[in-house]
Amino acid sequence: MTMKGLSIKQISELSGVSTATVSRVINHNGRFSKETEERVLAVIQEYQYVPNMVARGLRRNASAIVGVIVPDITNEFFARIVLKIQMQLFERNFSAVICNTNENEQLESSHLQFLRAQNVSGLIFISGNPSHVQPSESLPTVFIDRRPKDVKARDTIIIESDNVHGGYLAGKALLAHGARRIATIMDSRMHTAGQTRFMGFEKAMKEAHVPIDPHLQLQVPEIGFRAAHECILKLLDAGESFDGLFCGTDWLAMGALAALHERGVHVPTQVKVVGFDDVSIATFSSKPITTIRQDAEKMGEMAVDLLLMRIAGSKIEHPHRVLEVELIQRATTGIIS
Amino acid sequence: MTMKGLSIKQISELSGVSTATVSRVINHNGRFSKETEERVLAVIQEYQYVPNMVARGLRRNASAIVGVIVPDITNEFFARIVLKIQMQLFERNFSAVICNTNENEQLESSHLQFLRAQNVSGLIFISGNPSHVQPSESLPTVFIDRRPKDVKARDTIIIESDNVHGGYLAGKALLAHGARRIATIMDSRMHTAGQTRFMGFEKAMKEAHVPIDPHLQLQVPEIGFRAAHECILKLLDAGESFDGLFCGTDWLAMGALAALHERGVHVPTQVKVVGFDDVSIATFSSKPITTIRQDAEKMGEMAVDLLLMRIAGSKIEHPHRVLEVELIQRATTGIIS
DNA sequence: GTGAAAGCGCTAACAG
DNA sequence: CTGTTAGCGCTTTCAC
Repeated sequence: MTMKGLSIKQISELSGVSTATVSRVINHNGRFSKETEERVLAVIQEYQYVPNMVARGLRRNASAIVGVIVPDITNEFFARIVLKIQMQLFERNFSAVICNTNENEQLESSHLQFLRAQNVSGLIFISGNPSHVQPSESLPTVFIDRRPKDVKARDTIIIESDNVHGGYLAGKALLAHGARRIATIMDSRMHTAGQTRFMGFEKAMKEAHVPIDPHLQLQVPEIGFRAAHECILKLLDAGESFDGLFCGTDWLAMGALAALHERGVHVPTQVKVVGFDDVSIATFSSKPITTIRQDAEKMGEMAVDLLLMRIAGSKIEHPHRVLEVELIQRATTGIIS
Repeated sequence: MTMKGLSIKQISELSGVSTATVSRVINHNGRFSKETEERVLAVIQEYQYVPNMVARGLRRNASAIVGVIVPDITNEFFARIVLKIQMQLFERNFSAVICNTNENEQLESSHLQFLRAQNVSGLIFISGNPSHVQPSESLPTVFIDRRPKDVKARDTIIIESDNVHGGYLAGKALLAHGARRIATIMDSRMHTAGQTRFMGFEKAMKEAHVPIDPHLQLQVPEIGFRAAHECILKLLDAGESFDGLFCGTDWLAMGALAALHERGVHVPTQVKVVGFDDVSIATFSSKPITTIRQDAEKMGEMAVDLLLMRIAGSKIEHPHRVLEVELIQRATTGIIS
């Protein structure tokens, strides 16, 4: 049933040249006269011929496919990165095979094996575990917001937001709005990202000589809203008091806001809240969330650029890129006091 | 640099048989003795051999890749469908190439051409325009929430939610909570989905002999929140009054809620609101949204099942599947009066 | 400038 | 049961 497209052979016959010449014309490679080129191109145009990428992939031993490993595409922040990656690759005549891992290592290695079998020419890892990826993998790879187990290779491509600075900005903002007893809540799955954000936060506190109460530094193992909601409820019910809260994620902030609301704690008068990511919920929440914006699109774009450079074998100047983050002030911190 | 994996040839030499036999063992195809099988399998195991899918694809003229066309993966509802599709395909040793179209027809056809070149063995279209897809495309295809231009072929696979019933349930719910002057707001990009939802709504109104005021039936051209927000603000400021609102999307509902809030209209006392999709925002909004739940996961699962059946050439009993929807009562409608 | 021919890794006749 | 062989559609020497 599946209508077979024409092959290079038919095109060659139709235009009265050899397949080799057609190939040369298609790939702008080698010599051919202006005339033949035009003739061949005309036939290609007329018959809407599209070269079979599978065959080309086999011959060149390199498909135009890139594997993208992402924990959960349902997460808007990841989806934004993936979307950009996909668009960017498409522009360069590549395609992306997106693989969700659900944070499951086993699933991840199945995916990896699968991608290898598909002969992908590169890999992009988004977030997740500090990655057991074999450095011997030897496939061009870029890591977004994630590090390979040992970054011994000095030319490993890593793209990440300036999480330290993000944490710092969040801390400063909270302080500027008068908060002095500040809680933090991090998703433990954020690994290094979470840790570095906290480091920045710490730095802000130190600079201002504001103590950090260990009881107020929370970790949640689960995704976003529900975990934070529960956790903050518990904290409140335990009688802990605080006037500031830095959340590692906007969804964590949403959960926290709900919990605070339920216990009658007003935001921002009683507690100031800062999130992270600047996902759409941060804008559209009934109480818009002050947050640290990460540039997901830039991350995706840069990932593709660098990966394609590596695939092409070009030298990459700064393989470790750190992207700027930005404080977005909204309702959960209120007006500067 | 890229470490080449072994080929079937090496495996055949290593296990002292011909490549043909190795191939047979791998594919459980044809005859071979128990012993040879074990020997070959052992070698494969030892060397972690993974067959090159590109070569297989070329030979069999069928890759294990399915193309997925989706308007915007950043939309949670679509992301959920895509996620399920991807997982489901992976289990069956297929992979998905996801293509975002941004509702752009030209981009869509580029994608299509690209996918053809990749020799995908099937296509899944999610939502979007009533589709100019060539029926002559002749590639196994399933449509989710979308129809090809002419559904003349009686065996076209279409999967959709029972949008009529969804609209009906929404209308009934609004009525049950005492609403009598009910506005609707649909995303014009939802095309048939939006229209059918409205039809169901109409039916509910007719049954209850409640008139529908044309002034209150709104269409917005843009995505979700912002458009609805603006639109409802305008409606309110024009002095139109209503006590119920059916939104074609949860994000539309969010925008509407924000607008109502800004104008001091209380939900649900003054206006009852019902959304559609049951996306996470509906649960986690500070005012949880009553909505019509669509089963995104089921849609994805079913899409893969049917597509793979079609690819395999099996007969498909009911190619037009309509999935049940469910009313989820939450805060925006309040208690039944 | 162009063609003939080999071969990428795999599968599917066809022999034996 | 197993090996030999041809060929999927394309690119790429190597001749001419």
